[in-house]
Amino acid sequence: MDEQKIKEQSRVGGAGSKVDPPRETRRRGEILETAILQAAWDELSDVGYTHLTIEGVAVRARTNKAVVYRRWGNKAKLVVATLQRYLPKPPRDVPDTGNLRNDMLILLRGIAQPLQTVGAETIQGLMAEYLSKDLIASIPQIMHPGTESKSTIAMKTILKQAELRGEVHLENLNPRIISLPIDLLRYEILITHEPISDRTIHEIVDDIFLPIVQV
Amino acid sequence: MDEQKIKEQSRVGGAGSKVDPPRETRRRGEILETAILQAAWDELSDVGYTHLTIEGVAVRARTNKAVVYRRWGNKAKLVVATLQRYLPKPPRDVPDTGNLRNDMLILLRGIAQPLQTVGAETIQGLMAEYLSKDLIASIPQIMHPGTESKSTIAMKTILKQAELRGEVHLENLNPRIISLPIDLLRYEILITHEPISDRTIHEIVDDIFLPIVQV
DNA sequence: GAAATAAGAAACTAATAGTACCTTATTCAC
DNA sequence: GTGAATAAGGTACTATTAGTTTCTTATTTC
Repeated sequence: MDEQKIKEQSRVGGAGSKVDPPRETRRRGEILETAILQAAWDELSDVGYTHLTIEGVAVRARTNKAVVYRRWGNKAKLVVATLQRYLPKPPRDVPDTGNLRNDMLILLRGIAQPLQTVGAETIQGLMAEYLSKDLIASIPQIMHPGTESKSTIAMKTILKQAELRGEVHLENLNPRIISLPIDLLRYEILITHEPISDRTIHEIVDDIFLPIVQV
Repeated sequence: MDEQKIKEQSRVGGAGSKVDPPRETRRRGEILETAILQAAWDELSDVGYTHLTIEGVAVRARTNKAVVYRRWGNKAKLVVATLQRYLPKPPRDVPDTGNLRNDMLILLRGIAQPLQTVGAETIQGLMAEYLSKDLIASIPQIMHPGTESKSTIAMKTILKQAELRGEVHLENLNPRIISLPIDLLRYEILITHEPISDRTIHEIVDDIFLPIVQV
């Protein structure tokens, strides 16, 4: 695979398996940037965060390291930008089925999906490289607690709806309980390295969350 | 600091700030191994997991890379061995104060302490490098769920004691609830990068765990 | 005391990060 | 349209670190 990359690099035309079709014009600005991020996204799914290199991304985007470094100073920043652009967003609208349990299940499935798409390896890689949480916090889908994420707002909305129906009493719910289900999802992703099963989501809702909030 | 290290390396005698006093005899076996692990432990607390290098450890132990590599094939394995030897163990005996809440607080403080000593950076570094959980699972203090850890056993013991006193009913407690407090501690360490406050431990016990188990 | 073992020492390859420099295509201002 | 500014292409370079290899020599073992 290394040999192939080098071949691609030195060759002017000719379509490889992982690269764009031959080009004549010189890309720049937004177009080039998109090509690089696309290449990074592909590379991420091909080789994973650990084995992703700037050089590899550059070659795949049919450009060179210097161009990438001009935009993103290191791997972590490049990957964050890539995730910001390509990671699927959780569903925009908050579930409202008239039943807290259903709403919770739907919400958590929606939150779990992007987390799984990124995968534990990438999250851990980013966390290990970027202890200054700011950067990783800029990816809404895998955001840290502390700030008010869309997910947290959705949780609160669902709970308020449930309160109106008399399903729960909110006055004694502190922030830790609100974020508990999402925290457990994140923990599950980080630790198990396996897809979050629907069974896990059910357990979080039925065995942990509902018993707490339903007084 | 780099210059200093190189000086230490080339110098035959003379005590640096971070190295053993001058030696005459050639160490080997257990003694040398201990010296290397000690050096790795010191290096870990000095420069952190990310910036720890095999070379750095070797120099600090007044030996050389090859000797280290003969024993541990890479950084992760060396650090795991170091933690196995030097990381403080949680208290051996299970609290039994006659009160579930007290027991829980004591137990969780004991579990949190070694986790904090390792620190998020090291745990994340190990997790990022060692996706084959087996290795990290071999450090009891930061062990993953799935296997029956000493902490889990302690939790169960405490709960059984509480059941005998009539404080809780155990029949409807699944494993996820048992491991919940410890999972939350681990999550907290990984995410916040800050020492676990006693307030956090109180919240885990009072706002989350007790409401679930006390029917 | 000889043979086996493992440490000490240093040199070496390979991968990657990140930088520097120069050439050339493209854009933009006039 | 022309010329200056900008940014991409391309390449070579330094520095760091991982991990290996090889040889010498101290120490243990039998």
